[in-house]
Amino acid sequence: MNIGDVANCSGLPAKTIRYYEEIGLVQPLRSANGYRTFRESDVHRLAFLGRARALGFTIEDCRSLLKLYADTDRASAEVKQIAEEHLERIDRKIAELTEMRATLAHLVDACAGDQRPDCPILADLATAQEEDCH
Amino acid sequence: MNIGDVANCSGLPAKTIRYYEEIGLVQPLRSANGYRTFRESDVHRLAFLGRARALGFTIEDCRSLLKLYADTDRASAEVKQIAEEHLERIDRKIAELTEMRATLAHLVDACAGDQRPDCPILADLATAQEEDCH
DNA sequence: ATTGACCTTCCAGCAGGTGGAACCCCTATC
DNA sequence: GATAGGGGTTCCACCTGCTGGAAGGTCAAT
Repeated sequence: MNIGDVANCSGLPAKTIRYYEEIGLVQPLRSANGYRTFRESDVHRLAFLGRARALGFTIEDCRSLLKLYADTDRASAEVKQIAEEHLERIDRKIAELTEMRATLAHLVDACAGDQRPDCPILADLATAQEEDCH
Repeated sequence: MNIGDVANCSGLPAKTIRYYEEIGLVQPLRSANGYRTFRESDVHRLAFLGRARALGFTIEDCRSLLKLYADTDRASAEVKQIAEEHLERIDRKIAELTEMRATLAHLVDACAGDQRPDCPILADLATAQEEDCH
């Protein structure tokens, strides 16, 4: 299988697949003309990567997960730990965004959004935390 | 005011302040020895930036917001539009993360997390979307 | 004179790709 | 045989928003 076919069926852009090879996540063979040749196992790895990335795992997480996946003697605890840490990262991110959202929604709500210059959004950005410097 | 003082009272690292100067968000003066000298207005701009960044606005948003802030003839509608677009970005991001979270939490829940190799997390990553390539 | 805390510039790197240039390969068609 | 098209290849630069570090200048106090 050439890279274009793999891109088609894995959903990953060819560029990304090349990048994954570059950083050692997948090692396709090469045919005589220099083209990458992907085995079923390579395609499988790429599908795995696509799915893991879609769940937001970092590339390093993916690397660990692939290693564990290949190791049939792994303890599921190791996998679970990676997933749990990622879950916590996601929760922290959601909390952060939710807080931003609340503040921002409040400001947007207070802003008339007309031709007049008065704007609570700018006012807030300009005046918040003035206590730091006298 | 030197950069260290500004860093202290704005909460922004000195590195970040230099970076903001480099990309033209703030233009401190220079004293004879080459040190950056920040006026009250510069400090104010930096505080504005810190606050806007904390709300998740991009640097380009910040640039626009600062321009609008400086223009006393602005229409609040322009500000509101930037904020609303950002709010939508945040909402999309939250939705994305929430979906990830749900899937991941489900998988983590199903995983025993013990010494045995059986792992629903890996199983899911390995088998999802197999229909793309026969 | 020297120490230590400032400040300066410049260069490299992070994550995770993406875009583009310049070029090779393969098949089909005229 | 020339050419057009649709693959593929490499390499290099760029994106966001900083951050770290090296190498060096400055300033106040000892």
